[in-house]
Amino acid sequence: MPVGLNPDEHELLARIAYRSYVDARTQEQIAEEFALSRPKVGRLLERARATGVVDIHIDTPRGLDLDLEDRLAEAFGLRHAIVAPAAEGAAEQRTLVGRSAARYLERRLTDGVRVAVGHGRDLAALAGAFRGPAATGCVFVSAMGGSPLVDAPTNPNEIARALADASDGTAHSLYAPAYVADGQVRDQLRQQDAVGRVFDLAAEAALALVGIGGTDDGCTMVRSGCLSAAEIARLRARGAVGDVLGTYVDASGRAITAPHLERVMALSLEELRRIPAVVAVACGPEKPLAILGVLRAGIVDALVVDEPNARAVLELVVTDRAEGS
Amino acid sequence: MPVGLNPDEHELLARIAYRSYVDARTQEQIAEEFALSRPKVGRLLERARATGVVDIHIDTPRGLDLDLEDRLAEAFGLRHAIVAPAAEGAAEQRTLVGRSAARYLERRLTDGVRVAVGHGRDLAALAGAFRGPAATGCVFVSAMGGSPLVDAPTNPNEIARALADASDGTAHSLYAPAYVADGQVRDQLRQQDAVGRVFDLAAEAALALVGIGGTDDGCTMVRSGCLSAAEIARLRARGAVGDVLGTYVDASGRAITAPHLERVMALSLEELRRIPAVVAVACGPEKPLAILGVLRAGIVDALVVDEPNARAVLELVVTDRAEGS
DNA sequence: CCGACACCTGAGCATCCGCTCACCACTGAG
DNA sequence: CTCAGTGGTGAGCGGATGCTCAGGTGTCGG
Repeated sequence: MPVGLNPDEHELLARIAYRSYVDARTQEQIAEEFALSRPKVGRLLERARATGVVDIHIDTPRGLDLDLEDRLAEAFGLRHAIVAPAAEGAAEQRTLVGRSAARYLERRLTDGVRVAVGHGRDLAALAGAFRGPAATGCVFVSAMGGSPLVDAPTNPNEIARALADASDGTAHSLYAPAYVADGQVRDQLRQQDAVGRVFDLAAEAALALVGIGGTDDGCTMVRSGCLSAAEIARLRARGAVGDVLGTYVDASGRAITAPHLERVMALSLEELRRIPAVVAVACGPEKPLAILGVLRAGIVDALVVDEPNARAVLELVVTDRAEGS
Repeated sequence: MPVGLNPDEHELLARIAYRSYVDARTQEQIAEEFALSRPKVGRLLERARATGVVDIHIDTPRGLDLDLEDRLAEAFGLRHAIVAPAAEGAAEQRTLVGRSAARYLERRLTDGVRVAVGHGRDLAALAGAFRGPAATGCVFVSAMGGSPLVDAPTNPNEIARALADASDGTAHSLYAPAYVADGQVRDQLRQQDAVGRVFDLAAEAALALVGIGGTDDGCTMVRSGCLSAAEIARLRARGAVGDVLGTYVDASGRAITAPHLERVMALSLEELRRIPAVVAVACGPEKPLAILGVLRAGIVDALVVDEPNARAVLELVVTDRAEGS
């Protein structure tokens, strides 16, 4: 199997590797046995690994592609990238992503951490799969208003509540709609003590948990009635590819300011950027561009996605680069 | 593949193993990434190895069985056991054993080491495959007399000469026959300066190189005319299974003293025992019992054999033990 | 034949790793 | 409910490992 190695060398490498890996001898002992210097044994072992005489195989659970995760993390400077295995149906896919995200969040939480919580079906899936982590006393705060038009479990309040219940923590609900008529109403609302205080709590969270929304007509923002089909179309026309907490970005990660932005009742991109760690969750076939845009906005610290999206996003980066920036 | 492991645990082990083995991260870095303590990561890695999540495979050259070598070394308390791959014909087998022995000796020699040299076709094969080792100034001394009846290359003098030439060392020949008429002649010869000095040199060697002879009618001692067919038959009747430098042993490793012993012009078993390291080489289908006996004599430090002999000898130990000793 | 270059080698050192040992949470029996 | 037993956890330490660097050796071109 190993090429470019003469038989004697191959044999020596195999012998030394055997002592090291099978018999668990120290390099010093091996050096003694083969009448070599200790560093020499170290180099031979390194060489055995490099030439494939020693083959280390990791039995990865079915569907888990760690290399893909690394490339994703590398491409966007993420601290963590979690890729959930591909699944057949949309619902199954969301379940898998939710589960992966839940496991990740459980590992990541430490005692008393405050978490700002966004909305969407992907976060709802996370909450559904969330089991008690080792950490206790975590505080989950809505980072966005709610909407009565969609399934309750996808609203931030419900998600925060579910997370708090599962982890023996506390939840802070935001009693405000996600979208209001105009900027003036929003500002008034935010001045309300019950609303403003929750926003302040969210803005100072140590961790934010957000979904990544698309700009198709079936996206959460439209389904929840925050935006009309005409409004989302206008956003698309302005280059919007996706949103985080109601703030839309274009494919290069720049926020689209006009004119809906002031009506959103949620943490802004700038507030999000000040939160030390932002965990984004996304899945679904309509999301690649949205994920690309949000990742390029540079606010995301960790990403949980399904495998098709992961591949698609990396593909987009490559084609983008090929076209020149 | 790994059993008794729940999926989440499997995934975690795979992730950690990937970081450790593929990305070559330190346990500290991994601990940081997964929010675990450093020792915990170490234990998980150990667990990953134990459960087979991490599978380390060593690509051994075809025919090399390192486990067999270990069992052989273990069974007889050898410092080294080298097993050459099995081959079809007797000549091919001897070539392979000779090559393995040569490589081994090359590694083992250090500058200026004095080596006592025996006789036989196996050692001749070693000499034929011997290339210059790193060591220089080695001294090769015949530890046994010669015989004009067999191929010259199997005599100690020739072997010592070949080894010396190939390694830029010196050879000391023993100008005496391997077998003489009776003990009196032997003693007289050993008192000759030219003979006695070489014996003394050999007896104080740091390393001895010997073949293991059988007790069949075609063994080297008979072929070389040292013993007649009748004599070897008498030795067999006394329990002899093999010889080292003309000294025969039985299956439990005891030397057969009567009556040929005093006629041998070679280092005795006791002299051999005083040499710090004795390397024995053996091959051929008639040898298993001979090897067993010689190994049990407790003089051998390192053994080079063909694979069939290695297996046969281990088999003999097992059956012996089963029958009770 | 000689000099320059590259490669390999082994010493020394900072870091990393595995082991031991208290300590703690959980469990099951009294 | 209490308490001994058990399994797991992280601190601390000594040995093991990987890295850097100076020195030496082989090789190739001049």
